[in-house]
Amino acid sequence: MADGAPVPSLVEQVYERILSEICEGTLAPNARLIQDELAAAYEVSRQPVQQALMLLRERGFVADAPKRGVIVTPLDADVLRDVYETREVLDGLSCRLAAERGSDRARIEGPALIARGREAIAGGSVARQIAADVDFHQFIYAISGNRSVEEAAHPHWHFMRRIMGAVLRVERNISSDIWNEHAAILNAIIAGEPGKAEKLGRTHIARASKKFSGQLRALQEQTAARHRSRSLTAYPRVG
Amino acid sequence: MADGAPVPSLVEQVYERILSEICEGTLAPNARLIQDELAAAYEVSRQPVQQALMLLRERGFVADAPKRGVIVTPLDADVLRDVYETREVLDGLSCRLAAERGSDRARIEGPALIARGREAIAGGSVARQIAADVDFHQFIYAISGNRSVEEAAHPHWHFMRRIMGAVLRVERNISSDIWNEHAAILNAIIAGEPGKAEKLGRTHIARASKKFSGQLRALQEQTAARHRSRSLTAYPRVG
DNA sequence: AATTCGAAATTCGCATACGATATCTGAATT
DNA sequence: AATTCAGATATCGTATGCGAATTTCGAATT
Repeated sequence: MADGAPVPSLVEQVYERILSEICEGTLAPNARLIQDELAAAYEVSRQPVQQALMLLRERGFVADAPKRGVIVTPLDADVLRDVYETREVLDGLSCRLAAERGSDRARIEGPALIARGREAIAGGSVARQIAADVDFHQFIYAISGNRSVEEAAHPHWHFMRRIMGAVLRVERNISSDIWNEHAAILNAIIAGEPGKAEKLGRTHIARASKKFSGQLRALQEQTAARHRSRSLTAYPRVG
Repeated sequence: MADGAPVPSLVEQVYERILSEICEGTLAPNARLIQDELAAAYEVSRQPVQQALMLLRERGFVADAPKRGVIVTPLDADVLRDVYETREVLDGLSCRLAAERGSDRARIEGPALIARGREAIAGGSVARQIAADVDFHQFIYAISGNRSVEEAAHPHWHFMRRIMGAVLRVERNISSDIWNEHAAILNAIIAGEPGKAEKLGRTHIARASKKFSGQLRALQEQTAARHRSRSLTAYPRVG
């Protein structure tokens, strides 16, 4: 009776596939996406592709390039700053609420998430490290009991996946400090200390912001230089 | 060359029309929306209607009722609390940023917004009062210079429109305190006092939250009672 | 060699069509 | 009177088709 989504619609499948490719970097920034090509590649009609693209555009992953398809939006350091500013208050709120309302679930389910995060770093898989980080923060949204924060933060996460992916493709490893901070946050939540949890959450994000902003900026200067030297003009097409 | 949107697509037009009807209450909570009927009513094909409904669903204005169309999501007091909690931090942030980066625009464009708000109350038009309130807060998002806050808060605003509409259809007037608080916030922003602006912004939202939560709860008890006495079972259809 | 211009090719948005699945209705049965 | 069951109906998701607008590209011109 209560089937969440036993067979996700083609729209959702296509949406997820395109988004994954964007986050993984398979679809590079500024790459052109053509409905017909995507439809052929995924073996569906243009209809679900068009709808998926509309959702992606809605959330800022692609931008219109009229009569030339849509292009993957480039990662911009200013946008990153904005996103982190917003996440700072949103995650701060979710930590506070979690400490107020979600201590029990935090105690039961939290430690496993921390463990998985540390394993991911040890294992060295970029995808795992990203997934673990996303999962941890998503978990806090969930136990905060406020669907609205989760929704507000949701679009940011895909953006974060893109950023982390881009940086980690060069860095290979998230610093393990991250997981110490996560553990501290979790403890404050379990202890039921809203003020402390909020503060730790906010500083955690602020630190991450500094780290990633710096690395993204460095990364972009590199690639900008490379592009200049190659006199790259046209947009690459999706293969 | 840079045309924003000279001819909004049918999807957007349909989206706006449906959303307006939801916010105005023409489409009541739990009303069934059938693609065919909407298409006929708006004289377009089902295609743009389907896509508009997907966006509305995405943003929580309608919910799936498989094979029975979608229904307008009811306004729920708990959801309202969640939304206000989120808005409190989001609006607090935008006020702070506005004081840091947007004093100039605030000084130039702000007073007119306050004036329009007070006129709206004097004039007594519900729609105007809502629009003025939305405009004021949206203005702060804009001058905060952080697109991300604006995006995060965006879905909330339609929700607010629905709430304010429902309450004002009974109340007739927003309390004029609201606009005194708005004026105080604006002054802090113009004066370039981020801390004060943030604090005023947050308490403003907190107060509004209390006010509207109470009124919504009262309203819902009334209508619940009315419905009980009429033994309303089926969902109303869209006419 | 650079520029202009027009025809061909792209690409999209929207309409229409089809098939699958769930719901509804009403007659037959207990 | 309540229940069961099957056919009719409603509704959606996806595929395909069409027309309009824009870009692209190569040939003619300066």
